[in-house]
Amino acid sequence: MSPRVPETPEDAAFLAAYSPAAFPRPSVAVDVALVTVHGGRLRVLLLARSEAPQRGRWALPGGFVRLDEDLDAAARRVLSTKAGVEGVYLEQLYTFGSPDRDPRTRVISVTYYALVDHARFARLSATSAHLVATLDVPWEGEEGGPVSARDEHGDELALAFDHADILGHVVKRLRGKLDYAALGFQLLPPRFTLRALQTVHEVVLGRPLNKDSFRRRMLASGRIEPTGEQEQDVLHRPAELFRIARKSAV
Amino acid sequence: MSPRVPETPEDAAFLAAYSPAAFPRPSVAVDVALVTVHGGRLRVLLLARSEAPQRGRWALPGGFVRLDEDLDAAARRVLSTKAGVEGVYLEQLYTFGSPDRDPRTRVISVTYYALVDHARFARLSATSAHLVATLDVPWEGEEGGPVSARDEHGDELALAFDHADILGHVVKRLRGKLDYAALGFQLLPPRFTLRALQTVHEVVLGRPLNKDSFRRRMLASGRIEPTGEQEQDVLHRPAELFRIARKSAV
DNA sequence: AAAATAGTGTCTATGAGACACTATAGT
DNA sequence: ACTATAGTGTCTCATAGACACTATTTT
Repeated sequence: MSPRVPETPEDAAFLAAYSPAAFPRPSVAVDVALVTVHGGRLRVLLLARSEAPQRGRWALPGGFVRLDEDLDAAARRVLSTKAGVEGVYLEQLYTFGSPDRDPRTRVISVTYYALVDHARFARLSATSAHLVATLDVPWEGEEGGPVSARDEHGDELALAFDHADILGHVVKRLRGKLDYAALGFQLLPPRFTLRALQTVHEVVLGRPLNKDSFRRRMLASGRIEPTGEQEQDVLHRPAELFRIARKSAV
Repeated sequence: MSPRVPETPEDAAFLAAYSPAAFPRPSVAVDVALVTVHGGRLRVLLLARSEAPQRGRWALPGGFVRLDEDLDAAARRVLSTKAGVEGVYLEQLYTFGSPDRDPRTRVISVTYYALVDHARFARLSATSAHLVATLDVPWEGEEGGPVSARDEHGDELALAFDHADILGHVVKRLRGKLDYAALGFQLLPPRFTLRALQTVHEVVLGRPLNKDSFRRRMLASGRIEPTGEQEQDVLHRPAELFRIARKSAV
């Protein structure tokens, strides 16, 4: 990004006299959808709200942005403190600011999505305040719209605020970017088979893909490279393990 | 979007006791890039800052979001009051929130881009505080990065704050969405020739396109339809005029 | 040997690019 | 008639999908 523009003497004088309390201000929060793929379904981490408003409803991990904190940093702080994950793929999604989206006061939410291998969720599942919900997408392609979240019994969960809309945007963005960005691998462990990668793509896109064409596209993309190793403990011929290419080929 | 979630009695009690001044809050602004294509170049409306900080530098039209105002509404208000345009294509782009991006105080900017036919700029050009700058994109494809703005003599303009970054994001988004969204027409008058549409695409993408393939793709897309009319006052065979399709074909 | 999935070779359908040609306006 | 651009028909090439086949592991 651009360096901070140097202040002029006039700016310095202006700033000395400036009072930041002159205008009413909204609250600004970040909300993060921590997404993975497991068991042929899209999954997202939800937290039960322990305080009013909307106590008991399920919400994305979120928090208010601190005054001296970058937006991305706020999202990573939320991921670290509320979901216990660090160093994951993270991208800004959209900013939601309808005046009545939060009953407390005006809260503008800068939303993010983060992608992880399902194994990262394992340590969380013990807590009752956490839930790894299944996403149910009621539309095809990149049509968009709210999505619903279900628990392990298939019962629909009551989501807080506009979080069903936010999750709809997450799925739409994932479907749109999957084919021309390095997203799919982020949902898998460091070493993965082509079949596993194809399953991830199929779950995200919500439709089956052609095996031959998928293999060709992935190998030709230069985004992954073979490791020479093979998967272990499978009931059939083991597939070769791939990893993210160190340097993306041109 | 989702309807507002009904308040529970507990929520009502919580809200009666809630003090919105408990946490320090950043300022939230919208900045809008009003973009068109003219003379084979991308153009954007800039305003000279009349007040400190950074007085005299060129900035995107912007303003602070009011407490009861939706983000999109704030962007439309800025377009109306500072650029004199209404009813144009408008889309949220990205939210910039680096803590030091504005020297006054913490200002988080939700940025938008708007697309217009160049004729909409005609009435503005008289004012010295307005300037329709030419964008100079120093990268290819969707690589991204800041872009520079130049005046009619080709001299580079000093942009305020991080607006060179914002404009870079605008160009990147336009290039990414042009092929599978109804964007190109928004930069043209209501009736346009296929050649004019191709020129718009070429200017946005920064590279020449194949004429035959472009015609086929556009006609097959179902996004435009022929009017039966022809262009007037040209020195050669007149081309047919097209318009945006009333109902997008499946 | 049987079962199951990995991985390869080849044919076909589709769409983009290239190119040649015809059509129609103004001068 | 000449010039310039609009618009069409056809060939080629690249890529996705379909399908058949071979390969390699466990039981």
